[in-house]
Amino acid sequence: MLDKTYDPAEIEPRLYEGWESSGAFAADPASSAPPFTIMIPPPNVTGSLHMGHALTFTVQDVLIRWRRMQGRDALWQPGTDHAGIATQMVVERLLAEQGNVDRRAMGREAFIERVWQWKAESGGTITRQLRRLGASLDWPRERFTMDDGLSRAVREVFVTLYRQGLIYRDRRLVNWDPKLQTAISDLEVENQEIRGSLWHIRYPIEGEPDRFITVATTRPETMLGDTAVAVHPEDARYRALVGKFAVLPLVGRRIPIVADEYSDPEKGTGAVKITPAHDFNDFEVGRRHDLPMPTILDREARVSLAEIEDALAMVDGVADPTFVRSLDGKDRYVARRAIVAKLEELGLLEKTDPHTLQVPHGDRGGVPIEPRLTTQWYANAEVLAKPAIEAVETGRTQFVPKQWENTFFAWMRDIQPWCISRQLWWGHRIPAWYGPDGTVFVAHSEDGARAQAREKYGRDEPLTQDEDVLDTWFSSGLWPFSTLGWPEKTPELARYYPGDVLVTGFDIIFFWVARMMMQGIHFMGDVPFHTIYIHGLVRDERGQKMSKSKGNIIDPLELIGQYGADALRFTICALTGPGRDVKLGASRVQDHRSFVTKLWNAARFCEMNGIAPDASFDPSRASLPLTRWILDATNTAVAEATAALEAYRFDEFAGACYRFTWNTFCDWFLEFAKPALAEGDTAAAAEVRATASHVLGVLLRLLHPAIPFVTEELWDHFGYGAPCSLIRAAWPIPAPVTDAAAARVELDWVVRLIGAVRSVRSEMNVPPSAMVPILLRDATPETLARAARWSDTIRRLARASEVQALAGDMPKGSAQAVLDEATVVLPLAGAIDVAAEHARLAKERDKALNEIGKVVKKLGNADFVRRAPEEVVAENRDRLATFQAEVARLEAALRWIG
RNA sequence: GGGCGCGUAGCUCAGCGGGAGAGCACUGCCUUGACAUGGCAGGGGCCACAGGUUCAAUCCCUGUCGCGCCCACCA
Repeated sequence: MLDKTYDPAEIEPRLYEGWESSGAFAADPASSAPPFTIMIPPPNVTGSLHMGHALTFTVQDVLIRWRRMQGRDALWQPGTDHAGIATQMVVERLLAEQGNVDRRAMGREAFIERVWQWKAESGGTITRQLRRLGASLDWPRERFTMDDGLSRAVREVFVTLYRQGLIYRDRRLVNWDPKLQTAISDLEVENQEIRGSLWHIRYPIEGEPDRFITVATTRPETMLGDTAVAVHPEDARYRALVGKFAVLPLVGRRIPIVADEYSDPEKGTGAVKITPAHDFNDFEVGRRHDLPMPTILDREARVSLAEIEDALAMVDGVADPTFVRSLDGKDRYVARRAIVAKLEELGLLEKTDPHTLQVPHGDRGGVPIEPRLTTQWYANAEVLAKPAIEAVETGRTQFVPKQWENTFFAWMRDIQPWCISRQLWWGHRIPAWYGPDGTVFVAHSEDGARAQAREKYGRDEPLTQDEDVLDTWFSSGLWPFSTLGWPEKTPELARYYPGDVLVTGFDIIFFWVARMMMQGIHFMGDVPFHTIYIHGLVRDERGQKMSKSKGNIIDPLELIGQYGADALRFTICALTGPGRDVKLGASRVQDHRSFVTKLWNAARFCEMNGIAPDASFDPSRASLPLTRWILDATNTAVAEATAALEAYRFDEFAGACYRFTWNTFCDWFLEFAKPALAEGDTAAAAEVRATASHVLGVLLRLLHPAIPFVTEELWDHFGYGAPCSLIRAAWPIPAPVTDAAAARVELDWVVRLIGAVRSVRSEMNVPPSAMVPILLRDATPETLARAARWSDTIRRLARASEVQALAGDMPKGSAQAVLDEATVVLPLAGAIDVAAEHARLAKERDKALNEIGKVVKKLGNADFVRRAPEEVVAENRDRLATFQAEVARLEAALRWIG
């Protein structure tokens, strides 16, 4: 016997173990079934499961379980990402906490060794947690972006792109994170609004005492690196100054006043200081005017004078070399305060206005980034992006929902060179070696590089490998094929690439999706997946983004512990509509847990009534209206649920299953079935029993992708198949039902009759204990026959003493309800409140009259009758007739009651 | 500055050209042998606002307001 309550804590881990150990998650490259592939977005190896993971992995698991049940050879490829910066930070923090020396003191090799050790000890957290969620990943295929095979793929890609001229070195400004001391990509920069100041600084004009050009800046400290002042060529205020020189205060550098369209007369003073090595725009201006580009901040954003030494006191007057030298080694903000104070002292600070500005911050380190002039490795993203754009334009890869295409296009069409080198230790070391003269040798291995060097130099020369590692996204961009063994030609690669669906959040469309598209097409000659399903973000119950600082983080594992994984998964499905964020709190999960409970109890009821799987049952041979009706409704539910999954409508999938299970199967079918089930051994009882069993089996299969645990437990318990076999059971398909339409009409009438009677009773405050006769007035013989057929059921569910035609006069004190052609009369033996009954009937009548008014108006409109489609007009005529008949009967009822 | 999304019942949302829906919450009744994590019944909505298209608009178009997000180098 099933326990009275469902206990997920006991059942879930046991079933997961059963599935996993029996190989139920395994793809089969030798299979003849068509493959269905989802590549997991590899979570950071440092990660632990958060609600965002729970959402994305539930969606993926629903899809993979569904397709697996449909007979596809399903591969859900597992793995984790080495996550360069994040992991390095985690281990560095750990070293600090344990009082160890920092990584620089440790040395590169020892540090990396330590990270691997950390991974071995703690890197499995997320994969354990995925199991708790029920994720049916093909675990033996688990990969790591830094394992040998994937590292080989990375080198292969790097070398190939380099040889194709699509990877190159360049010296230009990058976003430099002074905390992490590495370059980061544009995407890793987050602008934060800061309330700062706009300082107006006077730059004296050379040789013209007491004449100044005033520049406005939000970053006065960078003036140390100024090498020009730019004004707009059309700006009349400054035209006379173009070609002259200003003297950079404090430093004493002689800097030209140049005309450049970049300068905006509307902004600031119209004259802008140009610091080519510390501002992206200024860099361009510097290039156009061939300006010096001295760097004045070091790797940690401290003032560094090395590159402006020669300019110090180039011109006398406002120079103060002593002061400037005192800034050497000072933090950028310390230097800022000192410089502002000094300028004020010198009378060169014209004014200071409050000013809000966007300050770029590194998304990992969290400190303001600095543009920094360095040599880095770049990938020519523009070339790689073109075929990826085309693939989406032509629909070879489609976004769901479609609107995300716009986001993708906007970024891809204006893509910038991708800086792929990082000044970190943890990651794929760039396979480039330098000779003594600085020549670069790019090769798969040091031996390869050495061979190249030998060829060039004619002898062995010492080579040093590039110190940098690759951007993490460089390797995760290869994920759809590197995990399948590329560059080897494996059976897996041939079979599972391209994959089917990528499921992810919009926040990594640029980071990851775009890169997989670019690299997948370039190296595999085909898109990595045909569909990109983009889901929303998980927010808290009030719609706030979850964050540590707000303290509104919800832990999915806690929810699983409390309500079970099924409850969480079903909640996620029900709330995941297209293009919507998911607002989720414990109470939502609690609500949906009751669905799991309901299913459990329905199954318990079935068990108590001897319902057991019957393989010989053939739905097409069902003979009773009741069984035909529920089988027909089951078909509808199957069709709805399947269509919803095909359309990635997880909310509709959950809704269709929910409504069918609760409102149709439990509320009506099982209630209708009770007498037959109690009956024992008649043929009818046997058919009802077999049908109930069949429908329950369909339900379990239908619900399995969303709530795999409870469904598998019930499946196994009833013996629909071998233990842990539901996961591989066939997805239901609609099966023909004889005379379904007639059964629908019949049962629909019964349902409506019971509903009408219940409604009247409730409104008339008839106690449930009172058994009231149901009398049908003006009913056709057909209706009366139907009433007789369902008499037992109606009496039980409407708490009636009898159901029959009204013979003779209507008893005094009757309540009435209109049902199709008949009027349902409930003789309440004077127990009814006449005024209340009158009011109730009048309300019903007014509702109908209101509808009549609307329809009459519509039909009275000649244009409507002429121009609307015929069936719409006909439908409205039908409705009019129906409402009119209803009003007539309600009027009669009202007359009778007085 | 550009772009996207959203404003429908108290809350969370579905519907998106012809009858305003669900879940939760709320109210009343019910411990009826699956389930009180339940059953039955009920109340509750100028579908943000203003124009337009249409025989017909919650739904399509335009604009306004409000909320959220993304992108952008602005001094």
